[in-house]
Amino acid sequence: MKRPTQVDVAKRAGVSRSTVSYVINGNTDTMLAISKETRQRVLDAVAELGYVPDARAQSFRSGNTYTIGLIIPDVRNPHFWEYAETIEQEVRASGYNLLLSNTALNDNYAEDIFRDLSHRRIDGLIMVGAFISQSEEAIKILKTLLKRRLPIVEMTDHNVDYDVDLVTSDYREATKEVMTHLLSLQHRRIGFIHGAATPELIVDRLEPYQECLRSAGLLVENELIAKCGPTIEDGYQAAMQLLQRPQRPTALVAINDLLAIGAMRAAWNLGLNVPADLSLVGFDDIHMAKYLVPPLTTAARDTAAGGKEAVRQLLRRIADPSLPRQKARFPSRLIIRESTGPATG
Amino acid sequence: MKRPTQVDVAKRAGVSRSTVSYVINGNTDTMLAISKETRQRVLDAVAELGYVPDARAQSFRSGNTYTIGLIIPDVRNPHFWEYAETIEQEVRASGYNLLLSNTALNDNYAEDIFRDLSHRRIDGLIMVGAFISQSEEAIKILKTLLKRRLPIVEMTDHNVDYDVDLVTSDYREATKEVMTHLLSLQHRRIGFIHGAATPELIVDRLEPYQECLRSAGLLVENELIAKCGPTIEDGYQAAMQLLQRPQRPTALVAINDLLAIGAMRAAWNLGLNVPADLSLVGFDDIHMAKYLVPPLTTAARDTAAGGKEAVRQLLRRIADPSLPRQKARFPSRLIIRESTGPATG
DNA sequence: AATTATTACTCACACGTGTCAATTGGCACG
DNA sequence: CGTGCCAATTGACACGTGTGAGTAATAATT
Repeated sequence: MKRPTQVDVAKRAGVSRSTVSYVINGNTDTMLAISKETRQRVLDAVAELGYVPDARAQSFRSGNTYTIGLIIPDVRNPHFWEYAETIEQEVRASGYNLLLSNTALNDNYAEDIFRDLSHRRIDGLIMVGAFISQSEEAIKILKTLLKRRLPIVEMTDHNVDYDVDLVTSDYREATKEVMTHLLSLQHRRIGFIHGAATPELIVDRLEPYQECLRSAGLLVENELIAKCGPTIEDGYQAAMQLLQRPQRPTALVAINDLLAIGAMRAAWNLGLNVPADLSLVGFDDIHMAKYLVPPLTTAARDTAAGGKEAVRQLLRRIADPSLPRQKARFPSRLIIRESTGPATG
Repeated sequence: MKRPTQVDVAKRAGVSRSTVSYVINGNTDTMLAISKETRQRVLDAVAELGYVPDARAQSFRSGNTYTIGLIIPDVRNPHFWEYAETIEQEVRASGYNLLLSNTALNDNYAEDIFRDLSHRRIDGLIMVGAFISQSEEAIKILKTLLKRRLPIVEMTDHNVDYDVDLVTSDYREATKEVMTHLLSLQHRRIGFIHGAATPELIVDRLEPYQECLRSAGLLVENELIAKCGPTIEDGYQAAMQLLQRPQRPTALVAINDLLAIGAMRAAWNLGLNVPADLSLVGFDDIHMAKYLVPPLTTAARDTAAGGKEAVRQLLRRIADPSLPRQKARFPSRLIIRESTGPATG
């Protein structure tokens, strides 16, 4: 029971294969005349045999795969699924499919994925997060892809420049808002949980944190900055460490909501009430954030708008590769909920 | 700057295209002799031109796409991402790629996806959750796919039988454990939050819940069963509704952790302490569950083991389509954390 | 010296499709 | 009746690849 091809359909309808092809892609522009009866006979045969065109052959013939690749850095972080969700919908609405890959924050893996996408001749690529800059090899492959004129859109905050279309949504301003918020609540010892230290996170979140402390006349204490991995457990451990210091911080800023959840749990473990004893801030405003106990104060960017813009840019670039470079920037903002409050102690 | 093909490589290396092909797939089994020098010349040319084989042409020629499809019912639920994560890793380790689709719990969308997968000639399909049974059209397409001998593995708990390979992990026993646990804590009014009522959820969670109540000599009160959608907000709303009844339940069972998070937040909103005033149980043991405040009591199934088994079954089926039907069953178990405690009042 | 085996390659086909160019049958017009 | 034209259909090519069969030259065996 092999899959039927146009040949099978043609045989059944008693016409040539070309006729079948013309009936199926009944384009008005080619203006090819097909009689009503023949058309119907072919359509009947298609239905009877359950013929479905072979996308491989089509793309092979046309050059287009109608597939776009999406690379996200960490599946475990809901923030990136939110991107994936929007992007998948948008892309599908335009007749494309999504080939999703996650780099699992692992460089070797990233290279594999890159090579594989190249192998598959996707029509375009959206990369979320600055994972590229981590790997020499990945940068090399990226440059090859660019030379081959593969349309690429990058969604990130970093400032390294690969000459690709860009959707930026930096957290720089939001981080300043976060710090202003905490400082106005009289927090003076503010810890920083710094998971998966990619360059963008440094420029974007760590630096403004340090700057704000300094301009408030405070010291940047390195022992209040905990570097850790990307998982909730990492956030938990980092917070445990910070909160058990002799002079514990009264506020913690985690570079994403996932780590903040870990931190929240650490506080609970140590009998610290959030926000009475400890203020807590995350980033990304994942769906879950407002349902946490207490609801999490967090910096948000509009993933839906960003994802849509990325797809728009990509489709435009596919349609016209000679387009000048596209850039869009989405603001981020602080959402104050109930995990932050006045400093005590 | 077109992508180079084997012809380009051959021209550059001064050999025939076949030689290039043989060098590239240097199979030991075909035992075709190529001299060291020629091999090197070809490899050099490949490197210089940045040649990457065209997966479309390969699959077109070989018949295999080395792509397997994965359908999950709801991207917003981390539980399904955990499946996706394992399955992607396993599949990639065997040289396959994953084409991920989510049905967004929407029937029309499911049909589109199905049709598209059929169009793409994937080598195999893993379906998570019983979304199929919801749509007549989807069932029809599924049957066509089966006729075409597309290897399919279903991961679900439902008992409808489509004659596909099956990885089962029913929550029936775990649900009984949940109920036993709650009853032993003296809970007598136990609410049930019932999001996205697919058949499997009924057989799997609702029915055992009812049975346990009955065999404990308690009434099944329909006003303690809240049907709702799949989002956290839905769980929140459902819990708000249940907890504001005149005689509020002292325990809530939510059919997944996501809804339980919403319920937890509802309790907090109403000033109810978990677990002192209200016990709360979820299902799935998403990574986050143990980091919630308080850590969530939940029923777990081993997604990693299940995912691996699904991939194993699928690869076996691809290798030998005439294999007898495969079935595997993974137990589920209750994980008692701190969101459940003795009933009060 | 003639046959055979081995080594190092090359030729040619098939996979399924879209489309340009060519072909057929029918019909009107001169 | 021949010429031209339109409508309806078909033949043939190209896309890039893997591989079985074939070839030509050299080495080994009889």
